[in-house]
Amino acid sequence: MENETKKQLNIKDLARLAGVSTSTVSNALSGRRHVKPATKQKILELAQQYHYQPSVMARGLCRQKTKIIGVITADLYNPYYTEVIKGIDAQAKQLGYTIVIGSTNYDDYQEMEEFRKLNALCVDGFIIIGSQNTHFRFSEINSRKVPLVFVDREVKNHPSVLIDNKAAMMKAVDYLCSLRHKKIAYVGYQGTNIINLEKRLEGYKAGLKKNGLAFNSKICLLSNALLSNEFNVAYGMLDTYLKNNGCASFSALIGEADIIAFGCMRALQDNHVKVPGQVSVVGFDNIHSSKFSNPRLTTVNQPKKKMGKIGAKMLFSAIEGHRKINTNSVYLKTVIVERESAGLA
Amino acid sequence: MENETKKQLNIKDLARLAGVSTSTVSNALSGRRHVKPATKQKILELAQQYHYQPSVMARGLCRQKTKIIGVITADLYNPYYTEVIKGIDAQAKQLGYTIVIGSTNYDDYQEMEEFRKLNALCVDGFIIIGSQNTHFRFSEINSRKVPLVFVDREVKNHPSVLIDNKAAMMKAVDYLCSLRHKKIAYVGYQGTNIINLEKRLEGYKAGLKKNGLAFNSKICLLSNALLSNEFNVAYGMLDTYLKNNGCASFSALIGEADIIAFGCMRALQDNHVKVPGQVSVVGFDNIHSSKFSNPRLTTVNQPKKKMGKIGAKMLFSAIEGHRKINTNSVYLKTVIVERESAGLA
DNA sequence: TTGTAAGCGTTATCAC
DNA sequence: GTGATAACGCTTACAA
Repeated sequence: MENETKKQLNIKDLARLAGVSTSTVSNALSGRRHVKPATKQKILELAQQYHYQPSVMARGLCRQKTKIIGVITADLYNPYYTEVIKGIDAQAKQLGYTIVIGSTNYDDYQEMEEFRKLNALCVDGFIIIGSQNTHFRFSEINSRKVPLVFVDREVKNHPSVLIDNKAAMMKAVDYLCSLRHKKIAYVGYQGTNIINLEKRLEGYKAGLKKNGLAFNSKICLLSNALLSNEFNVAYGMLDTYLKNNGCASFSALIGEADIIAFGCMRALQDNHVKVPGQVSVVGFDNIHSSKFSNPRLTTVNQPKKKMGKIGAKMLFSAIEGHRKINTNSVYLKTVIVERESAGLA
Repeated sequence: MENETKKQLNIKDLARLAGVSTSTVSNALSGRRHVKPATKQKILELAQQYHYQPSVMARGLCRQKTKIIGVITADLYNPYYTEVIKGIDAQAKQLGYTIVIGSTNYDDYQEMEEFRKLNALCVDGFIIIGSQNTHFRFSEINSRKVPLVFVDREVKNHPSVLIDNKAAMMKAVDYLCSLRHKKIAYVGYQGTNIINLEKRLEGYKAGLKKNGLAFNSKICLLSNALLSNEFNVAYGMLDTYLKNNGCASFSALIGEADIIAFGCMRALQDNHVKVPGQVSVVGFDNIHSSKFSNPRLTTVNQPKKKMGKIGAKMLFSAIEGHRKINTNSVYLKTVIVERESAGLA
């Protein structure tokens, strides 16, 4: 039996087994320096046979590079973020990077702590996802000056990958107008300090104006509750509204996010208004479950996975120095996904 | 300005600043050895002021412990897994551990690779989530002999946290029977080698028998498609069935997982059968979106977050040696969450 | 083409 | 109470 209680072996052991020095092993494995084919072959075989894996710790320590990137996100359970992360992960795998995810529970303080922690891990760079409005400056605590890329968050002097929330929301209004809707309600949040949401609201108003429609604050339902449990918040607001006013004042409704749109659909349906028969609904984000809802949700797609991929690409090219990090942000295209929840007025 | 281009400083720098040796700094920070209060105070202040963070790499190298645990999961985007991970994460944060997640895309080979990679990172232990039926033995490649805990997966000689899938599914049948249903359909997968799913099917059959109902293969719809896109697979199977046979042959239906139940609800609704009016539907898992569906899904809850938490606790106590790792599995309770999709026959 | 040895930033052992 | 110093496992000059 060759494999009884073999302990983790290190480069020295391997060197001894191959009858060469550690530097030869190192070079054979990394290909940095030329090693006689026969020797190299032998080393590779031994490494294979014994499942040799160089210690990330030792290597990281001596090279000051780890092939690890830190990803910071507010919430591991939010499908929007996890889809972005999937994009990052796919790209990272391709280039042999490991990602480590820090989650902040939407909290600025925890965000900073996670940053510190991952920084101490000697990550080669960061991708920071999401649009919390933080008060501390990353550049101040980024003592190792590793590259930073933001996704879905705009930070001065840092590269980000974004969508144009305002324009995207305008498109949603345009779309509804093209379906001949004249009274379009809006359900969302205000005062969150989340710039993306503010931009969406702006887009709603701008879209109305562009299409010659007047803004009516009565049918613009905004909550300033904490950002969580959006489904119930949206449901509650709209349900109350419908009980008091019926649905005569609008023929279409935009949810600031898909979850909000779901809440609205349920409120509508529970108040016996047909979607899309009496009221059309459109959401924003195109999260997974909008394919499953009843009716399937028409929504504004954010290319989440692609955002992650592109963010990762930007980061990796900055890390590997192919080009100096570009502080320009990239904006990705959004598009309306027509499904079942919106129809002709 | 005190903070201009200060580079990352290390323990030596700090020692110099404090006028003491590195070992004193180390001891002051870790508290392992006693340090004169005044000195300690000074060191702590300096550390604070300069945002000193000990290098995880260096520490990991010399202690062979990293306070990092590896979490391996099939799919970062699957809400079932991410909820488990949230539980792990919460527990890890509390104990000062960092988690690093490896994703395998449901692939055995990738699972092994992730294990290797994280092992090279010198993680202190692993939590492996999900029920792929892998063919390699972890114990063989676990060269550093770190503790392993499985969640939602049974592995011989290793501790796991599980639910009793068979019993849980029986409960679902019981529940439907208590609603006086006599003809209960089942939609799921077969031949996946995923033991949990096989147990669920067993539970369905056992539940039928227990309630004096005959198993009818006509209304047990099983797919052997690849496990992905379950919504559409379920939708397709049931839609075809309904078009050919109508829905007279059953008054209730169990989806092997919530997503499957969603697919079934849509197929039912698109074929103009009312849920729960004509057919009651119950799912399994209680993922987030089952609260949002229309109708809201009645389903079997798995305590996912708790499973993660408990798995993490087991792992940490094994790591810290409070008790020898227990190879006994723990089974958590499942419960039916009554919502709207199931009613009296 | 290969080997030797210094160094990466910590902690642990042993002196003092 | 505190300070040298040798590990930890790797990479990389510098020699040979």
